[in-house]
Amino acid sequence: MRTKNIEEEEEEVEEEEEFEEAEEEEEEEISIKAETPQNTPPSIVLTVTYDGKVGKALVKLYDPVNDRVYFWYDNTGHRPYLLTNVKPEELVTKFAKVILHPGFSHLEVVEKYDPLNDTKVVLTKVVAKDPLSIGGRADSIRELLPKTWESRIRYHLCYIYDNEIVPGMFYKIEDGRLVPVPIEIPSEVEDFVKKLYSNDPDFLEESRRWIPLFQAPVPNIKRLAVDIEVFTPQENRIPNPREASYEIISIGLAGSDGLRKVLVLRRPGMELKPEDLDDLMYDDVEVEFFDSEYEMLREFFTILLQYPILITFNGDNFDLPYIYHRALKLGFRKEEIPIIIRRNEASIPLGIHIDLYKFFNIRAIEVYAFGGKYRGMDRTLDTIANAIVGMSKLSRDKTVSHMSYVELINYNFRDAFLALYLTTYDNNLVLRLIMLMSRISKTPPDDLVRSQISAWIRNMLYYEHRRRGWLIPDKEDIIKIKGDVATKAIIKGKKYAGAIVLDPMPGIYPNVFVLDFASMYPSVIKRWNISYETVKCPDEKAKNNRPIPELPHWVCNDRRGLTALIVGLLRDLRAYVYKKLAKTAQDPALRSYYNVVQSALKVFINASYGVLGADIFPLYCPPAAELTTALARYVLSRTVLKALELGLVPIYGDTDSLFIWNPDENKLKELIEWVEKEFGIEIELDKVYRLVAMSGRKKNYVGILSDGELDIKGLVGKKRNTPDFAKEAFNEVVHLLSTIKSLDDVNKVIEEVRSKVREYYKKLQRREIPLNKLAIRTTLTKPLEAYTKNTPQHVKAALQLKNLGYKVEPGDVITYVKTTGKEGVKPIQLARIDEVDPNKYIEYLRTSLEQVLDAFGIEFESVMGSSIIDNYS
DNA sequence: GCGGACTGCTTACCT
DNA sequence: ACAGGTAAGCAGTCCGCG
Repeated sequence: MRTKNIEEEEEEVEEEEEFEEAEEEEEEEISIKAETPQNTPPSIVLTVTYDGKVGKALVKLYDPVNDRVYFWYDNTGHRPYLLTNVKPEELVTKFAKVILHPGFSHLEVVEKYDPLNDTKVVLTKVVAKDPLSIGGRADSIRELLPKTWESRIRYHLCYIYDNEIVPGMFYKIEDGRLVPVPIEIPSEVEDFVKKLYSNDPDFLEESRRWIPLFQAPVPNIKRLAVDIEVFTPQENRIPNPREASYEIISIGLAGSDGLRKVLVLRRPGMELKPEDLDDLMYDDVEVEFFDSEYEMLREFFTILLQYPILITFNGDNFDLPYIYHRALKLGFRKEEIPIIIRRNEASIPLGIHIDLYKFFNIRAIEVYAFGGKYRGMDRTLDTIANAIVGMSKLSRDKTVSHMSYVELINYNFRDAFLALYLTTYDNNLVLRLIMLMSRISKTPPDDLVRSQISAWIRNMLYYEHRRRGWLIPDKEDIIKIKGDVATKAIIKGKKYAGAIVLDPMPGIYPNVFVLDFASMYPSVIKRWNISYETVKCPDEKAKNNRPIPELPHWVCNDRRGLTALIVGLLRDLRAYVYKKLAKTAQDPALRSYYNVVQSALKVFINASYGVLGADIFPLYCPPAAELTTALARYVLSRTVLKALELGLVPIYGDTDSLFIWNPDENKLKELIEWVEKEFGIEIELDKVYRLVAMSGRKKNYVGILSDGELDIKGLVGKKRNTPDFAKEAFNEVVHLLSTIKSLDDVNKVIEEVRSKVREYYKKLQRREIPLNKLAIRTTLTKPLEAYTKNTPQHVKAALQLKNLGYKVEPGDVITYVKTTGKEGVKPIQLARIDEVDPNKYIEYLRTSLEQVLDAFGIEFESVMGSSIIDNYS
């Protein structure tokens, strides 16, 4: 009998192995091909892949002017390889298995710069005939050698790095060669950068390579959004796409070229009267009926082949595998189906497939590109479209199987349209964002939408290593050489100390100025030259160069840190060039484009520090991350001291912000200038609050901006899992308190608050508040059986649901109420209003209101007191 | 056997 | 599946107490 712990450990190991496997090259076998001309007009690189049949890297290009896809196959003889420190002669004698490997091609000797050890190294390059001979199989060459470098890089990415191909940029085929198309740089940009970096040739040179990526336009690439509806005999059962047992009853198609079409399967017993068509929601949608599903799919394949980009919502795991397997069942041969199915993704032979479900699930996209607009919601097309473009799916009261033709057509087309619209709204914002991020990260768009930010930044930096002839270090070597961290995190289980949060004084403060260190961590990284190779570098001389005495880490100043250079450059270009151009460019269309550029840059800048401290990141370097946060703490605390010295009154600060109460504006200016001079990083006035109510708790305040807008931070009344009634009470009280204009109002307003609270109290006691307003909504983050340490309330409720046959999975939001019963909770589906425990909800009322009342120095009890007496009198 | 003090787990938030 | 810091609620444990 095995113990739980061993099982858990084994599970973890299995997960890691899966992750590794996913990194391996999956060879694409392409049977439907585009033309391969010797010369083409400027075309955009859609993706780079490895064509297993041809045995070569393949670049897929799209020519937006002539609406054509071109294939360019490698003709430089580039092959997959790895690097090893085993000498060629030793390979022959001691590692003959490598030479005898069926995939072995030849050996080369290469010289590289090893940034970790700051030395030149001579290594053996083992070249293979195909990617799987390098790695990915149990007997790959990688497994035969004691030590290898760069052997885990997927071949198509390796090809991109070596040939300096930037996905999403313009290239043309010229006499069979793939050449970049020069991009014109506006003189205002050129001049500005020249001035900015007049004393910094490294940055100036690097900026020249990057600016074209941002100046090249993103064309409105033709694309087709697809959504299918499948007959389902049972309600609430999603058909299995591998089995594809049921008919595809319709296919919704929406193209950026104006195509609006639904293919519909005629089914027995279903009639369509001509007048029914009057109920079509969209009169310009073309409807085509088919007697055979086979013919319908054939028509679909014909249309699909006319588009370089396919857009779906969850097409990787549902629509495309379903269509594929259904087509096989109906008698199509593999080569006739223009869909390629892999383990976790689906692609198309001529172009690329973008699964928006995957894209919107990328954390960095959710947080930095969309400002958390759909945070904490479920990730359906309906919620995401609603949150981002304010459009919903059509509501339905029956399954698609029970819909009339017209209902089906309306429903199906809307879904396809929504998927397309998510890429076209706001001047193709999402398409532009994807393409720009592909350029920055050197990640093909189809990879980009399926990977997290750590993979993007990895690709970005690997590319820079190769371009410079640097050896890409082995992750274990970085950890071995850089050693341990020197600080302790406050939070148990974290690796090193992070940000500093100042203790706020409770109270009401009029006229509060909020200063903000603009992208604090990236600025610190640039200013102190932080990079995995510069922090704790091997150079003895550098050991005296410790940026802060409290930390033993030193930094090399002789050579420019790669991370410092790239992150610093991206930060500068965003702050000084593209944020400005987004406001000042003459042409509104250009302003909108520059705004996407600055958003794309923001995603990378904001995540650049985080990856340094993330152990899944291949250039993971804890001391570098630790030094970054330590310097940020140092900068903020020194700034507080200086503010006090100047007679300013800092009342709060968190990580990179400083709240100053009613400052003398000259002193404030002096502080800002001091910071820039002292640290060489910028601090700016972020906002001015007419009034701030500090509850006395950290990360917890209400501010009123000059336009009257409320900034509510961290308060319980705002949290997603707070019952609606408590949120309402909170909002009403905040609103009442915000009407206080002068001291004279205070008593009157407090009296209003008192009666408001009393009203809620009575309603709770009389059970007049409906169940849905009492419901607590908590996310289940793990499978039920993984809650081994204790059983939180939402898990108790989820268990009750499970016992009744409901399916409960991680990510589900459990909605429950607190009851007087034994368990103390009931899922809302099972609860009655008379079972709820009013006392528990009075506690909710208390906490959510206390946080705001504290700021006004009002005791919750003093507000409640009379109401309790009322109740019993 | 019960309640208060305490610790640890869990979730949602802030920067 | 980019980081650490904070608030809050609850589960579970320990300890004292005739």
